[in-house]
Amino acid sequence: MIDDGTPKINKRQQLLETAERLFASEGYDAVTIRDVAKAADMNIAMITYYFGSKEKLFEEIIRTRKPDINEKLIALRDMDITPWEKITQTIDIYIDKLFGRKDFNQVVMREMALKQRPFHVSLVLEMVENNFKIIGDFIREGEQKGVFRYTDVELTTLTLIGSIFQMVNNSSLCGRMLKEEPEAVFSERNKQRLSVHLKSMLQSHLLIKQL
Amino acid sequence: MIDDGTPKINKRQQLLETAERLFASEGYDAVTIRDVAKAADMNIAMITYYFGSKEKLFEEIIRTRKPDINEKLIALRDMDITPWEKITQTIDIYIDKLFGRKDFNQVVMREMALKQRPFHVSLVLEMVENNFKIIGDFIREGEQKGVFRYTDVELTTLTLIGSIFQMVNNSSLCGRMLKEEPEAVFSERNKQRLSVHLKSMLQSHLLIKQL
DNA sequence: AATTGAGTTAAACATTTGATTAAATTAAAC
DNA sequence: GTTTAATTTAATCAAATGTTTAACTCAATT
Repeated sequence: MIDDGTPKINKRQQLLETAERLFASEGYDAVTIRDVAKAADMNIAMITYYFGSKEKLFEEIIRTRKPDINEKLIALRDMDITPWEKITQTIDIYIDKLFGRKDFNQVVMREMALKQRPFHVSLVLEMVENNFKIIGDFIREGEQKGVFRYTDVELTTLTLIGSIFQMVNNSSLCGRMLKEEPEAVFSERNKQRLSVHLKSMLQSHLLIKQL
Repeated sequence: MIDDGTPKINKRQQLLETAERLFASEGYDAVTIRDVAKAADMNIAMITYYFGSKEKLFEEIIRTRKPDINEKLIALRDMDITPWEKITQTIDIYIDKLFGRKDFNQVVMREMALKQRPFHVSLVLEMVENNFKIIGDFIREGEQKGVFRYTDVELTTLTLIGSIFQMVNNSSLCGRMLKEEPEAVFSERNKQRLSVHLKSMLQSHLLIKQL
């Protein structure tokens, strides 16, 4: 047996990772199972063998890679901290989760934008919608406690998440804007920079100045 | 000759519009030229006849539909108005152009996010990047004139445009957030609502209060 | 009336695609 | 060591896809 450095422990896992990466960079429809197999240095039939079909491979990627933002937000909701602290932590949770699984999120965001979505993508869409509702509740809590200005809650949420989505999803455009290599967009430095920016902006937008 | 209400003046134009709509809702790769031909009630060969290929049809959509945001921004740059007025007008220009050509922009945004882009998509990407630079200059002008706070210029631009992109690109998610039908997302009322929100948020973020 | 040429059609072509098969190889169990 | 099951391979299949072809229509021109 030839040991070429890449232990063959888990060909299934290799396929998942390769497919995720290719789907992210070229789009689900543009990637053939032959592309995936070739990039993973395996036979095409391995995909059918492990997953059944291309579609089920995609489904498996979503099932296993879906970030657990929802649980984090629910935990946050029940914590005894100020509404503003909930917002800042929400920002960090989103940045961390979306940057941490950037390939996956690029794939899902692209598929979410399509009209007729496969069932499993609809599930993610529902989760995202649910998360947005929770964030909206954070803002409303601040309004009711008299520490937040009254704003357009839904659109404030949209702006908050949309900025992060945009940076993850269109990294080549952002890379050019930030004068960095496309891959450097996802550096710790830029995660920090985005976090600081969003907190600063939402602070001016939401927080009522203490006189 | 049968006059069925749809004058056959311009089958070429019909193909362009049908293709744009289908590409927007299902994605370029997922749409076959048979789909386009069928939806436009024509023969497949008409696509080759008028455009040469599926790729060139796509190219033609971009060439003819590309919104002229760039010219508007350059005109704005040379106007004798305050930096804040430039920002508010920029917001309205973007909302108007992106909402006005939503199908087109959904297509282009999706293709822009891919790694290896066809040449004509790269051109759009460059135009977008150039527009972002101009908006950044508006903000810097405000900083230098002492009317804007010092902020993260690039990320402020990203947030501004990212919010609009997000609303156009993920209209089904936004529709559910705003409790409207997906198509109603693009109503005049919501354009207005987004405009008000962005101006309000950027005002708190950028403008130094007059004492 | 005959000719021309753009517009249009149905049929076919060569590839590509997702999926399958049956054999071969490897690993595990006994 | 033999048997058994899991993994991997090469070859093949039917359907789908972008493109081409050759014939046909029909209005405008001569």
